[in-house]
Amino acid sequence: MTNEADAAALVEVLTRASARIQRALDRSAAEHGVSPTQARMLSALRDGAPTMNELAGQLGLDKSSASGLIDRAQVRGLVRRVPSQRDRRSVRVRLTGPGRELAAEIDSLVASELATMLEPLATGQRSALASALGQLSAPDQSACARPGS
Amino acid sequence: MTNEADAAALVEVLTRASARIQRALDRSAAEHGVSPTQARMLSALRDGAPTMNELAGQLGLDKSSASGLIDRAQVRGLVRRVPSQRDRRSVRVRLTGPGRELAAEIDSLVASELATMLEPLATGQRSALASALGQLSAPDQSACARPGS
DNA sequence: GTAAAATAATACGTAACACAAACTAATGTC
DNA sequence: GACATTAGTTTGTGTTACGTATTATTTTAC
Repeated sequence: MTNEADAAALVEVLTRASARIQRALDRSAAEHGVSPTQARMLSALRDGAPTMNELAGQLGLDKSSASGLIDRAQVRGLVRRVPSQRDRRSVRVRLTGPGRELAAEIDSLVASELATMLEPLATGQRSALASALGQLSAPDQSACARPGS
Repeated sequence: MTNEADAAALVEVLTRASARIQRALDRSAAEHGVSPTQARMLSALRDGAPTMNELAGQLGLDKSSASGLIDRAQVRGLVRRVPSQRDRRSVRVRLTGPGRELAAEIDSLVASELATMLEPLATGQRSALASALGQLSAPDQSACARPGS
């Protein structure tokens, strides 16, 4: 009977929690002087050196957007464009030393912010949360086509 | 046990879920031809006719950002600026008929997208999820009231 | 082997959004 | 009435995002 109300409440709490997490991410990025998108990009680059195309796909951006994004990061010395020998049209984006360091710092700050947020939860609730969220179905399984190349 | 690993996994799953929810919100907004911020604003206006200042606070925006936001929405006929008689400096922002309709549609689409996302969860898991997320503490209930500059 | 199509990345133009600072107008206070 | 305060807008800068066009390099077709 309360199904309706429960569903609405769940939507409410989900969007609210999502917004809170998003704010934590934004804050962590801002704390280190980069934009949210920059932070997302840095984090994505931590494991791999994708091409512009792959990076854009990974971040859900247009190629032109990614281009500008990398431009700005490069000016700051956070990333490097490494021309690919296999395909001379192609460029691989890599974190520089400072870039890698910054990425690690931001990720760690995010983790600590979220940890603070999770403090009021009991251990059982945490695992229930993890289990529930982990089960949320993947909408775009094909999207993350392993670059392989 | 494996507290460390569990914590890391939880951070991971939280950020991922948050991103998914955010994408659902963005998609729902885009589907109806408005930006995510516009959608958030429309939804916020569904219950009340706040002043610009209040609205800005509610959305976590600067006054100037809210001003432009409302400008654009007004051009589209989604909201109206109603001058306050009590305080002639003040303006109340109200949804128009079409604006209210659009807000309802977007909210309903969001609900349905999230419902789809939650489908794989058992009833018990849903309530556990709601309970856990609901407990995440609200950091900004009264914390940062007015930037005020 | 060369011409045509496809691909990777960039350049350019446009627009939404966000912020800060300066400005206007109306309230309040003394 | 002078003066600070408040509400909102305006102006300027920067980031991000998109679409389109362009350039350079494959890849394919003939």
